[in-house]
Amino acid sequence: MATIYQVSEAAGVSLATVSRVMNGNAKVSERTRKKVEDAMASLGYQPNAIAQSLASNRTNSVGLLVSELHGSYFGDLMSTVEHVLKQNGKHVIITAGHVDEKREHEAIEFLKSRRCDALILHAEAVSDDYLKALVDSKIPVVVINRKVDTLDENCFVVDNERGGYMATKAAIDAGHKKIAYISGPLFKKDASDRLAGHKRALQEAGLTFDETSVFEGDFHESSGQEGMQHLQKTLSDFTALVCANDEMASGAMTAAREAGFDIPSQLSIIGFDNVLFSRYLYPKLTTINNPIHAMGEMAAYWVLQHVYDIKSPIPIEHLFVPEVVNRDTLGKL
Amino acid sequence: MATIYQVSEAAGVSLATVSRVMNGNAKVSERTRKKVEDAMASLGYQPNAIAQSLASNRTNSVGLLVSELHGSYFGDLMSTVEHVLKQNGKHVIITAGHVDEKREHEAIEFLKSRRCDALILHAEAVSDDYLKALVDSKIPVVVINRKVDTLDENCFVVDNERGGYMATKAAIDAGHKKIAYISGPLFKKDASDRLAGHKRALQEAGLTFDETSVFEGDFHESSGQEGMQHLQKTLSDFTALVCANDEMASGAMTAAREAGFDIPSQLSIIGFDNVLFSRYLYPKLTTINNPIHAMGEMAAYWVLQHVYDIKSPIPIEHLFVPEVVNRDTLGKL
DNA sequence: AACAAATTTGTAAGCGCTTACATTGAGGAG
DNA sequence: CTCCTCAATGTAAGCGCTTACAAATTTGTT
Repeated sequence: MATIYQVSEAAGVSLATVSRVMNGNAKVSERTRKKVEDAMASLGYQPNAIAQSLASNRTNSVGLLVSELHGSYFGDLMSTVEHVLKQNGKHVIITAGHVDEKREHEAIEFLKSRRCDALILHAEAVSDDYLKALVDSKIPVVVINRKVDTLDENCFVVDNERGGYMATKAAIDAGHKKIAYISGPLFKKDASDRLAGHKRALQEAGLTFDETSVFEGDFHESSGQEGMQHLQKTLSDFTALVCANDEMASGAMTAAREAGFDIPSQLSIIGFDNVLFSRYLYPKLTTINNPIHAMGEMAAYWVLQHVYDIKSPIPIEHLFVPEVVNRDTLGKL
Repeated sequence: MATIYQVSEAAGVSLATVSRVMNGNAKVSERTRKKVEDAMASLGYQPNAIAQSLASNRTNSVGLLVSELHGSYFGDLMSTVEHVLKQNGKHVIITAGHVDEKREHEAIEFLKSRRCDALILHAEAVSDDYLKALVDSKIPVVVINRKVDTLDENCFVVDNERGGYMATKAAIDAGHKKIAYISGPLFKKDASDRLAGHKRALQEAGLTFDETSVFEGDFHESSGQEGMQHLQKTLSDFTALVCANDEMASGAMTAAREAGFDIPSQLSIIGFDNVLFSRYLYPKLTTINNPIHAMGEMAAYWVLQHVYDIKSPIPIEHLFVPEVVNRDTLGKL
C-alpha cells in the first residue's frame, strides 16, 4: 500500500504538496497538480483515512446509534441518514444499543473512541443526564425520537401524544364507541405519550376511559397477540382496537383472526409507525405515520450544517407531526 | 480529552507503561498497574482508537458491505455479524452498495481506506475479477451469497439450485401439476440457479417445462404483482406459483387476492428466503429458508479465526442447505 | 555479598498524514 | 537593475499511540 511519501517521491515534490492536491484546499500550480495526480494513479495510491484523521482531527464520519440493526423502523432510519450524509461525502458508522443501558453506553463510547465528528443517537436506555453530559462535552450530538429537557435544540421528535390522539380520533370518527388499546411499555416516553393521546381523544368525545380496556405490551408482535387474547376475555364487545405500534397490531390481527373475527367488519384495528411491512399485512393496516424518514433526514442535515458548515436545503425543524394512513383495517360503524 | 501522556504523568510512569496496562499484553507489576488504572479513572481517560490503529496497524474493526441498509434479509445479516463480532471485542463498520457497481466499489474502497482488518462482502455488482484482485491484495475478504470461481475458501453460499428444486418439489408433492414461476433477474446467479432447480424438479416429476410459465421479475414486491397479473392472462389454470423470493411472493398474493383467488385453496404460493415478514403475511407464507443467519455467523467466525486467531466454536463450512418452511400458502390438491 | 538471569520500566523511533512557518522564485514597480 | 510582493513549494513539528530495544530493578544462586 503506497504512502504519501512514495507519491511525493514519484512526483518529485514534497509531502506537503501531495497533501495539498489531495485536499484541494491550497493553491497548487496546474503542472505540479498533474504530476502528482499521475503519480497517484500509477501507484494506485489510496490515502490512509486513519492517518488523515489523526493528523487533522477530522474523521468525516458520523456515528449513528440505533436500537437494532434489523426491523423496518431502523432500516428506514439508517438508510435515510446514510443517504443524506454520503451525498455530502461523509460516512456513517452504525452501532446498535439493543435498548440496554450498558450496551448503549458502550456503543456511544465506541463511536467517541472512533472520533466521529458527530453523533446521531436513537438512544432509549441511557439517562437524560448522560445525554446532557454528552452534549456538554462538546461533541455535536443529535437525539432522535426522544425529548430531553434542556436539549431542545438537539432533539428531533414526533408528537406521539398527537399521534395517539389521531389514531383514536379516527376510530371515533368512524363511529366506534368502545375502543380497546394495546400500549407499549409505559416506562417508555413514546408509549405513555401515545396512550395519553388516546385518553384525550376519548375524553373529548365524551367517552369514558376504562383501565381494563388497555393492555400493556412490549412493542413486539407476540405481545399484540397476547393483548388481543387478554382483551377478548376481559372486555366485551369492543369494536375497535388501537395498537401503539404496527408489530403489535400485526400480532393482534393474527389473534383476532384465530378467534374468528373478520377485519374490519367485526373488529377494526389501527397501528402506529407505518413501517414498511404494514403494507404487506392483509388486510393492509390502517396506521399512523411516524415520519422517521423525515426525522432521519433532518438529523443528518442538522449535522451537515452545524458540524461541516454545509447549509441545509430545508429549514431545521424539531417537532414532527404524525398523520393517519388510511388503509383497510378501519371499518365504519 | 485526556491523552496517554497525561495519564502517564498523573501515574508517574512512562507512556509505554500506560500503553502496556491498556493492552494487557506485557507484564506490568500489580502496583504500577493499579497506579495507572487510578490515573485513567480519575482523568476519565479514553484511548484514541484512531491513534491506536495508526500505530498498531490494527483497527479491530471489520467492514461489512450489504446491498441495502433496510429490508429483513440485510437486517438479519447485519445483526448476526455484529453480534458475533462484538462478542469478541471487534467492531463492524457497515456500508451499503445499492447493487451498483460504482457504489459497491466506492463502499469497498471506503472500508479499505478505514483500514478494516477484514471485509465481509455481500457484493452483487462488482466483477469477479475485482473480488479476486481484492483477495490477492492481502486484505482478508469473505464473500456472502456469491460464488467466485477460484475463491471457494472465501465464499459462503446457499445452494440456490437445491432451494429452487425443493420449492417446486414441495408443490409437486402436494399434488400440483401446473406450476408457474416468478423468477428474479436472471443475470443474477442466485436467480438463475433457483430457476434451474425449478426446472430440475419439473423434469424429475415428468412434467414439461414451458417458457410461458415463467415471468422474470426483479426481486421486488411490485414485480410479484406484475408477474401474477401477467401469468394470469397468458397462462391458464396453474394451481401453484413458486416465487424466487418472499417480496415477490407477497406481491403475487396481493394480485391473486385482487383477482379473486383464495389462497391456498385456489392457488398455492411458495416464496424463498424466509425473511421476517413472511410470517406476518396472511396466510402465512410457505417458503424456503435461506440460512442468512447461519451464513453471517459463519462469515464472522471465519474472520475471527483467520484474522484474529480466535478459534471458531463451530467448524467452518462454505455451502449451506436451504429447507422448506411449511406454513399456510401451499395447499394439497 | 557478588553476580547472572529474569522481570519490570523507560527511551525513542516510527505509523501516514496535516499544517504553521520558512523558503524560493517570478513578476512588477521604481 | 534592485527591491518588494505574492504565489508556489518545501521543511519540520506534531496528532496519540505502539513497540523494539536499552536501562534499571528485582530475584535467585552460590
